[in-house]
Amino acid sequence: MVTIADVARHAGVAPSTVSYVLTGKRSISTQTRTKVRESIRLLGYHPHAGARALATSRTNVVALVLPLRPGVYLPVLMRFVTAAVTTARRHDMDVLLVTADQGAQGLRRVAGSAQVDGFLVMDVELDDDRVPLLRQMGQPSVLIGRPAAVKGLTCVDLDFEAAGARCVDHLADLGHRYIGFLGAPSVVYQRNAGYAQRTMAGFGAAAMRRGIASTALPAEDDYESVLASVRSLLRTQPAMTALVVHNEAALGWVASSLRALGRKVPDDVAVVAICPDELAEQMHLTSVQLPAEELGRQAMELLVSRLNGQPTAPLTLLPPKLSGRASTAPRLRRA
Amino acid sequence: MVTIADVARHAGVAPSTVSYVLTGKRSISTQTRTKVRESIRLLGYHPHAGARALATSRTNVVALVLPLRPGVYLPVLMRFVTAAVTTARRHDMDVLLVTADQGAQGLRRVAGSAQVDGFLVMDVELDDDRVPLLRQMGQPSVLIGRPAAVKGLTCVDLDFEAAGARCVDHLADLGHRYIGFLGAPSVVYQRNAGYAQRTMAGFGAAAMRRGIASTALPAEDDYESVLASVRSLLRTQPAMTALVVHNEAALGWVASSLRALGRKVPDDVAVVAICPDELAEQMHLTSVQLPAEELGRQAMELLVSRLNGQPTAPLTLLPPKLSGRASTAPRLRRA
DNA sequence: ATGAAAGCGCTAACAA
DNA sequence: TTGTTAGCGCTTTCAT
Repeated sequence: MVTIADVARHAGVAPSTVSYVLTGKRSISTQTRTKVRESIRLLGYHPHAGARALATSRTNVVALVLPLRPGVYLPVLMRFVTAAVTTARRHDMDVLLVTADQGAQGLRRVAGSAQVDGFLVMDVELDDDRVPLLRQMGQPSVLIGRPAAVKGLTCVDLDFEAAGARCVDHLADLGHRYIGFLGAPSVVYQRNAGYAQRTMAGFGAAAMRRGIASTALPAEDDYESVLASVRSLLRTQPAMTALVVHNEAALGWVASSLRALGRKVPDDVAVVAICPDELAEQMHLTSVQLPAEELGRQAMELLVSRLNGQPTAPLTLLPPKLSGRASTAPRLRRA
Repeated sequence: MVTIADVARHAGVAPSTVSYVLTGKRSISTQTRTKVRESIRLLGYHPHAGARALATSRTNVVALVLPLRPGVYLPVLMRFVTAAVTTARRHDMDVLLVTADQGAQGLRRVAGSAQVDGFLVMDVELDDDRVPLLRQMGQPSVLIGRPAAVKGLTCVDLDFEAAGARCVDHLADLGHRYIGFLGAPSVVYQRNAGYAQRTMAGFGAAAMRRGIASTALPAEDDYESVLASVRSLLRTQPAMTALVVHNEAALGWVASSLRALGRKVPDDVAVVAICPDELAEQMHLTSVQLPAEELGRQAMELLVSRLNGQPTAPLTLLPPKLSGRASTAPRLRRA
């Protein structure tokens, strides 16, 4: 193995000089620097990560904690991971893969043995047993999601409230005055899933602001339930000309339900979905997407900031982005 | 930070004794062992990974090199990763995530800085610029895929030849005597994709063994091409009653093409696919699957073996597994 | 069965 | 601008 001493000898300088050339932590004459660089190249020298970690208490590795269980929506996860890894590499960091099933204990182990400088934890739930641990741990962490209390943490998430509002604004701008909301299955609201509630809240508030009549209903995952919910919405609000859907599983049944009830999309009823972009694209739905890349990039940038001792906001909410597609059209005044 | 010295002091022993308790590399009296274990627990001691790596030249981390580009089939990838990580953890190893886009240079960096003990490289191509590097590197590696020459390597892959043969045998056992093969797009064969060629070779050889007439044709990804290929197969071999399809993209068009040509599945033409299990399940196709979990587990086990200095076969081929579904039925003798 | 001490390769005071 | 040197925390010979 090539060590820093070998390089130093080869270049005719002290080991510390080589180290300083590498880290740039003190000024070096151009002469020596090039000489050292040349020796490094010639000998194929790479600093020993373990030795460096021991000397600096810095590993330049972050843990990426992923929910690799069945059921996660993989296209989004993958784009997130790609963005996170790419961003990490841009800061000369590497990524240790930790699966969420290793639980809090896994985090403790990785942190305890000083394998990483910090944690990026995906898919944090409202009350997650890892949160207290992360809060008290020495290593900084960034959480994707929004636990009950964000104080003392660094969290990143989509601004679901704004997402709900964005849908309303889009539809209102197109002239719609009666809008329905098809939400997640009712159990989701029963267990206080934060994102679901906030989306609805944002939707409702925006409708009020715009003076628009809104009606909301949960929806289950099967065709019959979706049909029933849509029928119920139309019965409650016969003048309804637009629908916001925040339920990926129901999405596939919405158009057919509307058609079964004699409504065409988008001419009779416009539809806006809140869902991953792939789904919306595939179904030609105007949608507010989950900005996976942006989330991964931002989260990693925040983590790097914290690793450099910079303070960060406890909660960063990403603005929703709406992509217009075939399922929305301006409201036509009927003759 | 709690160090080994703290533990030693607390337990009233020498640091080396604590180390030996941890590694089990020499016999310790039960008394001391329990005493030390207690102190470790009490103080919440975790060995410093960097220090250990420095002293032993072992990191207990392996690099997992993944193709995170768009286009990879994610469900399979995820199951593979999950199995690999789980297996690594069972051997007390952690996993460093390296994206394939970092290329050979990324491997060199990670290996050079002694961040990992070995490499698990997914999606290795027939002539991959990382292969020569992996071959000459000090760290052991296991490749998923099958490069041109496997000498001096450890490779794991599905036995595509056997997979092709398995399809034939299944169909032959059901009484089919005229079988067609719908392969990948012709460009795939043009660029010598090993897996495609081997599947076809296995298919052809098995047909010969069983005294069965076989006809093969490539297929493009769109409906018209698939229809044309299927029509051509039927014209060449009008008595054809079964079809083996090795083309994920074409899969969706096969049944409709057959129907368009007046053939029902499975009564007129039985279909066997070689594809990920999710796809086959969803389309109710009898299929030979890509055993993702098995691949991930085996690959990691092999890597661990090599890390422990055990020799391994240069090439491990996993036996194909056929799942019977609705697309194949016994050949009915027509009146 | 246990202890003492010499490194592993690097960084960062401290000196010059 | 550069060199000298004392650790970082752990393992492992060498002693006992």
